[in-house]
Amino acid sequence: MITLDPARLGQHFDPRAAEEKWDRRWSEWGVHRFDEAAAGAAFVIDTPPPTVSGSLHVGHVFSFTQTDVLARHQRMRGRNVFYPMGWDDNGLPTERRVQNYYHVRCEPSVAYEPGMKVSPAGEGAHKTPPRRVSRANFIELCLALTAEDEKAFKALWQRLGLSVDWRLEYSTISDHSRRIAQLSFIDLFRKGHVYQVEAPTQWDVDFRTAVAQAEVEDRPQRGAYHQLRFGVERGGSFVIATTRPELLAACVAVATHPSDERYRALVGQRAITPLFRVPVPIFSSELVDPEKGTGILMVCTFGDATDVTWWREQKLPLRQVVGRDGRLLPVEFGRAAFPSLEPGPANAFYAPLAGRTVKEAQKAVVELLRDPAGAAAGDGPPLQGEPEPIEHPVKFYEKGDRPLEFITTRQWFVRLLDRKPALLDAGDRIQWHPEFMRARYRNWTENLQLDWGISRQRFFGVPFPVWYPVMAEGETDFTRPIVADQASLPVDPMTTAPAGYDASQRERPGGFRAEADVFDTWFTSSMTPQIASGWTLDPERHRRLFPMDLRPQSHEIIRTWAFYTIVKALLHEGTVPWRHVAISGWVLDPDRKKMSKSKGNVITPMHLLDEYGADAVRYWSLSAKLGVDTAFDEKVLKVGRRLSTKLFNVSKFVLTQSGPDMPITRDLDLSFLVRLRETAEQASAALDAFEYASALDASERFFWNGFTDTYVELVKARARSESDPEGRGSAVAALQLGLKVFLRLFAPFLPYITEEVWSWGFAESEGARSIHRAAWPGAADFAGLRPVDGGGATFDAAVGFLEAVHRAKSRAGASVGRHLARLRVAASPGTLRLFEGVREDAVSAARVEEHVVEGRDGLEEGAFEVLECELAAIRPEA
RNA sequence: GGGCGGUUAGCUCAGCGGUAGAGCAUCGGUUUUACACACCGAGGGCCACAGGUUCGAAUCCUGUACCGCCCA
Repeated sequence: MITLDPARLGQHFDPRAAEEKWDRRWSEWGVHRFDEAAAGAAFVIDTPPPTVSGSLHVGHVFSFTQTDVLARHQRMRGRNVFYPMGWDDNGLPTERRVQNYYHVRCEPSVAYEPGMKVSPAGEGAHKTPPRRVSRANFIELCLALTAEDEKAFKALWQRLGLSVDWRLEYSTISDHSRRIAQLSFIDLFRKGHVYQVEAPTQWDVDFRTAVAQAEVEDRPQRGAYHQLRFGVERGGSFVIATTRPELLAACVAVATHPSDERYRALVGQRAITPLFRVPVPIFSSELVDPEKGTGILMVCTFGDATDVTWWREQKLPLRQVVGRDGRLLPVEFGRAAFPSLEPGPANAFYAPLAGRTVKEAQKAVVELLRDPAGAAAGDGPPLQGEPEPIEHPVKFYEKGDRPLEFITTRQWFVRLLDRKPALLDAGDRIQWHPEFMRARYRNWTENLQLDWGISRQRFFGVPFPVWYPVMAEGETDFTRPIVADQASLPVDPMTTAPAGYDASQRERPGGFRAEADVFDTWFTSSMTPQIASGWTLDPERHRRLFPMDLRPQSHEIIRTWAFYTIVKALLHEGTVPWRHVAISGWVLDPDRKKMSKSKGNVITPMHLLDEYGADAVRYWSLSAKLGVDTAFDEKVLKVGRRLSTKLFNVSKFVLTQSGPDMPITRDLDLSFLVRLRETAEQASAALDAFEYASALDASERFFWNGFTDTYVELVKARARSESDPEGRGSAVAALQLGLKVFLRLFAPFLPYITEEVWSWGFAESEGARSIHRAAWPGAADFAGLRPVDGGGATFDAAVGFLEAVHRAKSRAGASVGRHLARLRVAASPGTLRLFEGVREDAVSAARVEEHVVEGRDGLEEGAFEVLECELAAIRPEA
């Protein structure tokens, strides 16, 4: 039995001080450490590495806390928990942040400047052109800034009490991660899962890089249908509608629907384009929508994905007019790919377009099309009427600002389209929480249209471990890529020569040329399980940790992070990467809008931690179910703080009681413990199913309704009895057992307050210095207790009696503490029978002097009805 | 257009076949030596709508309407 001196305990709980103290001790004691040597069952978590791009918001706190509660619960269950933390620092978000923060641009042709100093750009700095820095200097800046951002994240995680094993920290740009990513590439290369091809690829003209299907999003944009009159070679004309007249020079064909009577006669003939007078074939295709525009359209290389399909199917020529920078390329009509019936005028029309951006070119070409001289059919201007404004979806890179273009470039791909059945099957072998999130994965996988383009023409990323031979004329031989030796990884082909060559042969005929591209960041982040497990580097450890138990993440990256990670595990080892995926919802602003920097409605977490304490912030995060988007509500933080305070206060009360060491023998105590045991079972079952919110709800509900407001009050008098040592001993023992169970039920949710209270006495008495390594409440806590007649219903009867008396006192306007001189109550005969065993405690807690109970059928079990009561006179204090 | 969620008290959300719940807010009461950062009590809901299944539906089925997300 623990008996504390009340004077030793503080008046209030100070979250700030407790957080600092326990963070330090947990770290000293290694409470959250994974035991690499232990043989027992591990619980392995594949933690999401947050993108360290400077901004922290409550959404981070929300989802990471939801993972932490599962980790803490498993640890208390005796599992050896593997809980690493990574930082996703490589990739475009970081590049963009560095560009803005320092106002620089990477320019690979600039020479490296050792020890370069760059200061953060001030307010007006962005009016001047950005400073050009070398690739190596740019990467140094990226590393320096992410290191700073990672510090801020780590501080937040520690403050929140995430039970991460910080020895397992990693970042996706580290040597280790680069090695794993390059190994992944080499393995896929050897197995024939990757290929490179020169093909039309979705291209962001600002970032000047290819992007994958998963990174593309539709945005509604204003555009206009332009109606252009085309000529027909053998005479006549027709009008096509297009939203992209600036691509007229790239027109390679005209298409119409096979069942469209209007244009049937044209199919098989050749059309003549206006301005440039290029003869192009007219064909029919089911893919044409006869309802759209004029029902006949021009096919360009390339206006959209359908153009790419037609280009392939119809074996059309390539006329690329949009360059990698989004400006129209110089083109000469009458030569090679750009035939024209009248090259002279065609080149004159094109001259003002070359070098213009797509947007500028559109304006310019529309003006040209108003000129009758450009007509292909010789009957007035090619532009028919005025452009008709419309709103239509346009594809953007999700992080980009201008529409994507299809540009023909050489890119590396991972073959996916022929693996759909296996990928769908993998998704079915994983348990999704909540279950309906599985549909997101299925939906995405089923609708996949393209293989995974993995090369990016960027700088701060993991390079391809690849070179190409340089042929006699200085041309690159892409057909014979030279792949790095595994032993040499990580390798930067830009600075290292491949095996069998020396550095002097770089860029020389007969020598080699480095692949300049880096991997899509997802190519690396899809390896987080393998990065953490040490895939190929430590096969034994990898076997222990992989596949992992749990992948927590949010729903908008199912198509990227979850999907690609499943792809990799399947292609590398023919397995799933984890058994469970837990999908957290979003935090919405109080108006249920998504938080975003651009809307300015982002809520940051630090001031909330300062004001309410980490336990309260965690409580808010943990009262939301997995997968459910939740509006931010500060009221919930207050509830969390209240729960912490209550725990502190009731613990003070329980642990300052004293009595003889006695077994728990009284019906009230035993029946309370029955209900508590049921609560613990409910919470355990819920946590096993990752339904932490339901566990918290069950524990909290009984803590409040069954413990602090009821059991504690019912047992108070006996716990201080001078005349009933057995009853007193039983009461104090049950109070302490109850508290000990509640503390552990709350420990994963509220790690600080529970640890604080645990340290007052249980740490010593239970032989577990940290509650977070103590055993989760279970059968052992309740072993050896005598079964009580009626079980929990006996406790309910005591509570029912107390409530009835409270109601009566409240109606009489009396305080709860007011004595009743006389009371007559009714309850069902069953309830009365159970009540006998707790009668004395209940009557004394209710402060009733004389009472009569009557049996009456028809009353609800456990309920009492007050028939008569008489308040006692208020006696002056003795 | 396809898929997936949601719609329950003024607000934020549980419940998902057996008499409508919590917290906050509102109103009234109370200092009972753990806690006034507390406690006691009260009011407040056709569970979006319309059909159906069932002895019984907030809960299952069908449809409709809004809101949101994912994908075309």
